[in-house]
Amino acid sequence: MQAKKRVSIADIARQLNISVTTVSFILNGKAREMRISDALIKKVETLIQQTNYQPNALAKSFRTGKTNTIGLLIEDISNPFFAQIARQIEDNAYKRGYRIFYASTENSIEKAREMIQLFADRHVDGYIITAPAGIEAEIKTLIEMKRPVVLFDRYFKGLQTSYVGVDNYTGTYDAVIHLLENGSRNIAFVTTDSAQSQMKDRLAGYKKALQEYGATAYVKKIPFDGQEGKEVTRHITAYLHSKSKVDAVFFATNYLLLRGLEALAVLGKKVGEEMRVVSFDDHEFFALFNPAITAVAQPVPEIASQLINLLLQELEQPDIQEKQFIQLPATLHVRASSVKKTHNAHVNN
Amino acid sequence: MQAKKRVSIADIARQLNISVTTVSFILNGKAREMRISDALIKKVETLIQQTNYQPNALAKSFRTGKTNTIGLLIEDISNPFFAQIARQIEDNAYKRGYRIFYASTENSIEKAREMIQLFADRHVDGYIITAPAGIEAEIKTLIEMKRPVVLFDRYFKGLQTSYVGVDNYTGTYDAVIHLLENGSRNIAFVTTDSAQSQMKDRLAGYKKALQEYGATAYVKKIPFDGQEGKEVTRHITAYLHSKSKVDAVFFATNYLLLRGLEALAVLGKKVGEEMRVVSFDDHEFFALFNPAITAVAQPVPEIASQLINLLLQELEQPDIQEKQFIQLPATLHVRASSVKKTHNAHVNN
DNA sequence: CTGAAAGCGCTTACAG
DNA sequence: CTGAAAGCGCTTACAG
Repeated sequence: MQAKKRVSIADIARQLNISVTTVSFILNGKAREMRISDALIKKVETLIQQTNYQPNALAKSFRTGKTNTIGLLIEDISNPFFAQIARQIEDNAYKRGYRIFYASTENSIEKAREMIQLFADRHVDGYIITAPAGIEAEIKTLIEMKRPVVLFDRYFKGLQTSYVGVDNYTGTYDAVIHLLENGSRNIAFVTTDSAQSQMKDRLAGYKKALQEYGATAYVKKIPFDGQEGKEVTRHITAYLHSKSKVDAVFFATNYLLLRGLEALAVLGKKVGEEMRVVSFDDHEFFALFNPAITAVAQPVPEIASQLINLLLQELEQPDIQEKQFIQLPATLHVRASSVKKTHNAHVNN
Repeated sequence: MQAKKRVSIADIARQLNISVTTVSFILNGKAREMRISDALIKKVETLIQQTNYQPNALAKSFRTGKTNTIGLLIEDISNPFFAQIARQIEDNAYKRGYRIFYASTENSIEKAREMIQLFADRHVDGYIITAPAGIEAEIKTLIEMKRPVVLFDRYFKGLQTSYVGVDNYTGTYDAVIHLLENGSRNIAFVTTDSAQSQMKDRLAGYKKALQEYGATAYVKKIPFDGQEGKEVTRHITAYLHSKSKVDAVFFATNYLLLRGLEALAVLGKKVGEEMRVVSFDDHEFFALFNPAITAVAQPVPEIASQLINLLLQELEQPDIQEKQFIQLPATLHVRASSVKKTHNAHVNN
C-alpha cells in the first residue's frame, strides 16, 4: 500500500547507533530533562529532517491512549447556527493540535447514543455535545468515567456538567419587551413541543415579559417529530387564523420563522404592518428579507471559543473537577419586521 | 484513566483456554473460513456478550493501517452549500462504517496543504477535497501514493482524478438563456477573480448563451482575497453604476448575490423590475426574499452520494484505476427576481 | 547520560 | 481445526 516504507524511530536509532529510547526522548522534548548531550540532539534532529521522519500517530495513540481528537456531536451540521459554531470550534481546535470527528444527531436519542459509542470506540479525548432530550444517562456515564464533556445549546437540570450557551431566557425576554414597547399586546409564541432546556428558557422569558405588562399568552407548540415543512406551515396558519387578535409573533427558532412567514403569506398578513415578527437566531439573510427580520442573535464566536476552552481545560487538567456553567448574552437585532408603521424599505440592517 | 480495564482478546482467550488467534478469527468473521467448530464459536460469542468486549479500534488501526476514517476538506463548513454536502456525506459514511475528519480550507493553499498532511498523519483511508487553486501538486502526490481521492466542486484540467460536481457550464447557460428569453439583452456577470474550474465554467456558460443571442458581455471580477463584505458591495455598486444599460445580473455565487442585493439597494434599483437577478446556488431562504430570488440549484443529495460512492469504490477496489468524472445537472428555480413585470408578490416558490 | 526490553491489543503467516 | 509467536511503532520503567 504505502509507496515507500515509512521511516520509524527504530530506523533513526539504527542509523545513528543509538537506542530508540534516546530518539523518543528527543522527539518528545524530553531531551533536556533526560540530559541528553546537545551534540546528540543535533545529530538526531538533523537525521529526522533528512529522512523526513513522520511519527506514526496511530502507534502513538495506541500506546498512549491519547488521540488528540474531539468528538463533536451536534444537532445538524447543515443548520447555519451549528455550522458556524462547528466552523469556529474547528479553527480553535486545529490551532491547539486537536482534530474533530463530527456527527449530527438530528435530535434522535438513538443516533446520539450510537455516536457517543462510536466516539468512545475511537478513543476521542473529549466531547462537545448538543444533547437530545433523554440522553442524560449516557452523558452521566461519560462524566463518571472522567471523560471531559462540555454540553452546549441545551443542558440538563440536575446533571452536573460543563455547559456553554446563550442566555435564552433574557434574550427572549428582551425581544418580547421590545414588542410590548412597540405597542403589541397580543403576542404569540410559536415553539416546538421539545422539552429541551433552551426551548423552555425561551418560553419562560416570553412569559416573564408578558407578565410585566399583564399581557395575554398565546403559545403554540408545534409537534417536534420529523414534521414536513408544509405540515408545520399548516399548523401555524391554522393557529394564527384562529387567534385573530394576535398582532405579533415570536418564533422560537429560525426554522419556525421560515414556516411562519409562509403562513403569514397564506393569511395575507403583511409582516411589519399587520403582524410584527421576531425570530430567535439571527441569519445573514434576514437583513435582505422584505421587510428585514428582527432577530435575537447568539454570540457565535464567543460560544465556540468558550466551548473549546472549557473542553481543553478539562482535558489538560483532569483533576480539577469544577464544572462551569456559562451563559452568554444574546443581542437583539431590531429590523423592520418588528417596528411599528414600517413600510417595506429595501435593505435595512 | 479508564474506569475499568477494558477486556481484550487475550482476556477472552485466557478465560476459555484457547488462543487469541481463534478469538480473532471469530471476531473477524473468519470462523467459517478457518473451520472453527460451531460449539467454540458459540462459546466465544457468549463470552464476548457477557464481558461486553469492545475491540480496541486504535490497536486494530495501528495493526492494519486502516482507520475507517475519511478526510473531508471543504472550503468552508459554514457555507450552506458545503454544510449540506457535509451533512449528507456524514450520513452516508457513517452508515457504511466510516467516520469523518473535516477541515475548512478557506481556499488557502497553505491551510489545505497543512490539512492534507494532518489527515495523512492520521492515516485517513481516503480524501474528499474541494481544492483551492494551486494545490495540484499535493493532490498528485496523494494519487501517486495510491490514496483514494475524490475532488468535488472544482477540478484540475490535466490532473487525472475522480471528481463529482454540478454541470456549472450548462447550469449557467440555461439561466442566462432564461434571462435572454425574458427580454434582457445587457446581462452582467458578477464573479470572483478565482481561477477555479467551477468559476471558469460558469463564465463560459454565460458567454456561450450571450453569443447565441449576439448580446454584449459585462463581466465584473471581484478580487477574491479576504475582502470584507462592505468592500465587495462597493465594487458591485460602482460597477453597476457605471454600466447603466445593464438590465439583469447573474451572480456567480450566493455570497455575491448577497452583496449584489445590497448594491442594488444602494443604487435604488428595484429587483425584478428595473434589474433582473439570478444567483448560482439556491438557498431555502431565497423564496422568502422580496422579490423571491431565481437561482441555479445544485443537486446536493446526488453530489454527496456520488462522492461517497466513488470514494468507497476506490477504497474497496484499490486496483481499479479508472478515475470517474461525474457532472450532475443543475436545476433553474425560476422566481420573481428574474421574470418580466413582476410586482412584489409575497411568497413565491 | 544512555540502552535493553517490556508491553499496549491487535492480525496473520507458519506450523502441526 | 487450533495454537505459539512475531511484529506493527511507539513510550517508559528500570537499570547501570
